[in-house]
Amino acid sequence: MATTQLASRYDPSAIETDIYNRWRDAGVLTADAHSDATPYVIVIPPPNVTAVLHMGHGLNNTIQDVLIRFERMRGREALWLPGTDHAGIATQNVVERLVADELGKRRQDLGREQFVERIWTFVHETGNTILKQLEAIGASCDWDRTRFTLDDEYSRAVLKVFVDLYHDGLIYRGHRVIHWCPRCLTALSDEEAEFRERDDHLFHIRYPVVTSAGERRGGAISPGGGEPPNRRLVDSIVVATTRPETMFGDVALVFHPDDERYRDLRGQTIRIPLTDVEIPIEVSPRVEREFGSGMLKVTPAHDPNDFEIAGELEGDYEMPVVIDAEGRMGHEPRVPEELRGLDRYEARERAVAMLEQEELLAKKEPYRHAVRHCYRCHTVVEPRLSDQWFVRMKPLATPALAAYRDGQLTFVPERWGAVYENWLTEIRDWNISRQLWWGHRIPAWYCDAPSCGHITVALDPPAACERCGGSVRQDEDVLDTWFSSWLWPFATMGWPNATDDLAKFYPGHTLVTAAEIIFFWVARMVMAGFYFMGERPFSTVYIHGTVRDTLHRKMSKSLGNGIDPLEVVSRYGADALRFTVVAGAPVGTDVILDPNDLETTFAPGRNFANKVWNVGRFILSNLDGPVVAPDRWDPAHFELADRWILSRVQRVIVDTTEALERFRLNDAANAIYHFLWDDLADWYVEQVKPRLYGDARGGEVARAILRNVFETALRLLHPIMPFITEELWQYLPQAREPLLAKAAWPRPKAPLVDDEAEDRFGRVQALVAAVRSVRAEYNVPPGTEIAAVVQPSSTDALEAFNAEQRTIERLAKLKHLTMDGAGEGAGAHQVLPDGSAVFVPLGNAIDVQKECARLRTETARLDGQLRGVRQKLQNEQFVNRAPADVVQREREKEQSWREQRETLTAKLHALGC
RNA sequence: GGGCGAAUAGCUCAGUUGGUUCAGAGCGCCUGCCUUACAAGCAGGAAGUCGGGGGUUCGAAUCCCUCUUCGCCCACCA
Repeated sequence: MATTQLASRYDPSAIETDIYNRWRDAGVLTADAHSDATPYVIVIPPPNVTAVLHMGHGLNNTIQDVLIRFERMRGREALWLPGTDHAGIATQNVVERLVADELGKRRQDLGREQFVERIWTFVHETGNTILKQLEAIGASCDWDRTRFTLDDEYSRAVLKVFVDLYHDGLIYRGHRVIHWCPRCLTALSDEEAEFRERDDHLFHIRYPVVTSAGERRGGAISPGGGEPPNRRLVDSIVVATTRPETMFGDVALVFHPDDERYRDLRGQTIRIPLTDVEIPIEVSPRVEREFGSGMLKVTPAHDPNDFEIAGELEGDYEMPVVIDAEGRMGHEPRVPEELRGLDRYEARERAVAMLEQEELLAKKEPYRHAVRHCYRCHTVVEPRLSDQWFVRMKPLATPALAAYRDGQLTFVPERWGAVYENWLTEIRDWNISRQLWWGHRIPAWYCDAPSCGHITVALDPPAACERCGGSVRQDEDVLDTWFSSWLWPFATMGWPNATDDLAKFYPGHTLVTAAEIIFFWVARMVMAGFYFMGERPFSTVYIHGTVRDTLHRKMSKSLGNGIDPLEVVSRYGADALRFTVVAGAPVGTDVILDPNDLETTFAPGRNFANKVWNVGRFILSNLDGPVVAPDRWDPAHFELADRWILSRVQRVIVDTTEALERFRLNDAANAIYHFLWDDLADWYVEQVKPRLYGDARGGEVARAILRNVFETALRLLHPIMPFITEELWQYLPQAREPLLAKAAWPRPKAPLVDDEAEDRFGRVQALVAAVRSVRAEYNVPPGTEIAAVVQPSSTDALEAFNAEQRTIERLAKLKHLTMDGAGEGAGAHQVLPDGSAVFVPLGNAIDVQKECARLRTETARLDGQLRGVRQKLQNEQFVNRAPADVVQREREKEQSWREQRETLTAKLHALGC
């Protein structure tokens, strides 16, 4: 193929789709369960089936793809297993809105069957959107193995897990206060009910005191404590609450058993304000004496804590539910008529107004506190007494904890391990039933016979009650979405069948995700992995940061601060996107991107791609002549620059490999970036040009090295920028592997590491930079060739300058570089880091004052450095205690700076400063 | 209430085991260049008392304490 035809600007959109299809058609993406290669497995965190690609996915999946491509090139049987999650509440909400918009109907109007049918249509139409979008960023997933948590086979696994856990005694049906979303009309787990700060009020309400005979009780109620709330009124007790509307569900007031203020009140009766309901005063150690008046109202049906307290009180208490499923006041006789049917917040206002009127409101103060909200719709959760299914978590947590503690499971960065450990240690039972229609329906059947009441739990619907033979009806509820996600690492591979995939690809290796779902998903996968597979599902959990805007706010649809990855791909290319997020995502930190300035954010990545493109174009178009294979290279023909670049290559191979192994993707990106741009493009390619255009043998060597170095660079860059590297690979003559995606990862060749060459070429670079600096300072036009005289500080320096004299002259645009002594006449002076001195004769153009000033500045800087290093060397403590090599290095510095200082002094004299 | 993280150039951030080759990169800014791979480029340059204070050490951006400011997670004071 003719590289000369390649455009000078890299156009990603012209090639990306083709390249991707080529990978797919060549089977690059498909893992082989029967290969001999060691497996490497990542299971994707399955995006919600309704999701559209956002930057968080962009980051998450780019990281996974970099790791997968890296290990694939290293020869492992790499499987990246993709798929989607049915996302119960989220998806149901989306389609509910859709139905409302389309038909103006609620899901209840359609009925369960029809509504679920509608969701399936939606899923079939748009469910693979996000997976298709992942292709655009180059994700090399094994699409043949795409899974969905509601696939038949997968669903079967979910139900089996429920049945097994039930029969193992780890799933039970419980009656307790759970988190309820009055908007989604379902129960939520603790994790799904997230705390958010809210500005509310704390209401101090007077509960009228009633004697046991129904008479008012007189006299002081508290001998001491100096607490004002209850002192003034002897006929009422003040209670602080944020939720006055729940008082109709109160069953008692309680105070702390040691609270002297109320000691005499125990056993007395008070009346719920605005009602005739009388309730007792009791004690509970759970009461915080310092809070409010120290008297707590107990509302067992609408507060989990109160539920516990009521359970601990002597005697049986009813637990009246006064707020219905939709968050409205109930119609119980306990609820005042004027409040019945009102929304809980309206009811709160009305109740408070009524209390005021009755002079039963002692105080109302602003109050900021954390309240649980539905994680899907952000409605304030209503604690609610109901029957739900729970998983007993403690036994499952034990091996998951052990795995972390004995190092079988590690976190990157490590600190997240503590979060994981803490959660597992404090773990509580998991409410897994959801009052939704979209999801895995719970495989439990209730006997219709009231006298029997048996529950049959089975994988397949029973014909009749297994105890009494009577008719049964299935539980209406479905399972929490996460109850299917936690099986992802093995249910995707065909569990419970003993499949080849399970044999080959379980357990997996790396899990890449954000910290937010450590509890929801990561910890639970580990538990399920141990319980059902007997092994951890992965060995490393790599936790990456969150994508935020420049104000450090999380990118979100509602804030409108998101970035559309597809727009970035079309404007800057997938590789630019990938490079930007990888280079900007050091381990453990958030990724800050500017949604208002895509240019600033992504241009550097695009520019780098363009650089790769152009250096590639140049190199490829110069490979026409004969090329010597590496195994026939004769080092005798190498120039200094050749040895230098080959040594640099070995280092960048080591650096990149180590960085990727340690999940330091940003280090890998930077290492290869600087190698390609600085070492290869700016120096080696420039150095090599005369040989390419000139002498035959030199050209042959140069071409061989150029080809080899560039080929290695493409391999190293491929995991991060797969498209452009694959495209350029296609033009590489005689590539051993037809596709870079399946090519081998480079191994460093130790004999090519050449410290001397690196040292010497470094001196050459410094000399060129010094002359360039002089040119710039004196505005010498590029066309004007000047001469320079260098005074090498050592034989090493002399040999280096001699070896690359032609390079120095070319790159510094020198007519001639003289190698000996000091120059004559007026000119500019520079001293190199190694002590070598350069003189550039500039005749009249020179400004002696300026030169003197510059040399004095230099001298002063060196004096400062010398002072520091000498102080150190004179310090016995330092010389004695610091490691020998550190001291040695300081001595070398001192010598080098002293030499530079001497050279400068001589210059100053020569100029007559 | 408990825990964690961050603060380095105008901006976004590197800086792993303390050692003036670690005070850096990219962007932005200033100067000069359309030098036949690349103006999405080349060359040169200015710019930071490493959040404040204290300590450990021969030596601190790096370790310890403390304060300030942001951010996150967990949490049954209603």
